Amino acid sequence: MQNQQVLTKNQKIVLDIIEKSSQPLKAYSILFDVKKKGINAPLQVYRALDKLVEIGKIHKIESRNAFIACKNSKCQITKATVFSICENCEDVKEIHDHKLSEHLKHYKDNKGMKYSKYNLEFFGLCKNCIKN
Amino acid sequence: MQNQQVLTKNQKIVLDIIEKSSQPLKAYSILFDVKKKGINAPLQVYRALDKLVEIGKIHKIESRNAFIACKNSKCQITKATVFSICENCEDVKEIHDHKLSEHLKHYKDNKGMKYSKYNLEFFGLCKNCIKN
DNA sequence: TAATATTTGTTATAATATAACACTATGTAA
DNA sequence: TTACATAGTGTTATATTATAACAAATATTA
Repeated sequence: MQNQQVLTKNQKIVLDIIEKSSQPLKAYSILFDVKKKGINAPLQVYRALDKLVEIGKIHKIESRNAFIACKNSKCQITKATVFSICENCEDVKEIHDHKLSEHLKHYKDNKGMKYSKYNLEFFGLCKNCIKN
Repeated sequence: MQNQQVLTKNQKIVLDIIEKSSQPLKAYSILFDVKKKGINAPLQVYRALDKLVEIGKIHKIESRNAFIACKNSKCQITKATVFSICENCEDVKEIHDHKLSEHLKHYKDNKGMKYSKYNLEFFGLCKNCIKN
């Protein structure tokens, strides 16, 4: 299975930081955090991020230029991601909704295009931020 | 209606460039194009882009950091966008699919979040690129 | 062991985006 | 008409996000 492949040192360091965070992290904030572990340059971080995205261990939140760990241990859902984003507190959660996924997975347009993946981002206010 | 408001000079210049392009344009490529019209600085472009996005005249393709005109003249669909993106030729099209929109518009999670908008990007190969 | 591919470390730089500030235009209300 | 508020402008400087290029090290495979 693709995402069980062995990670290199830098990839492990970067993944570790992201997995410990409940919220998406930005590349340069990751860089700051891993400097004490011997990673000195942006490119070292970006290379690890690229690989981790590729194998589905993390996802990029495109609208935020940030990266979040994929909690779904058994999956390769690099290719089909859905997120909810609170525009007030910036809380981000990955959504796993079977019905929604099925709907999107089977979506066909009338242009003859062949889709291999999608990314959906919902924006709004989370429960907490509605109250306040 | 929000997007019938009068545009300023810079907003018109920027919108004009984007509307003339069938494909998404990047901010600095727009800047290059509008220099002959007296717009000299990135910020002038970004401010116009922000406003045009806000009133729904254009949309941002988040995964590409690029901007495309909204063809749907009567709409305010700033809040609900769906795109198809060919990963080979980078052709981008806005998708208007009633069934899909309805499905997404009414999507509710179980976290009590209140959604006000969404952005969905499909990736794959267009008809042309499949052939080649 | 050689050949190949992948990852690393490094420096430099490209590409994308915003802060801050003084000024100008436009609309609205007294 | 003046005063005020609001939005937009022009400008310089700078912040943030991301990649190019190259040499060295490591792992894989034949």
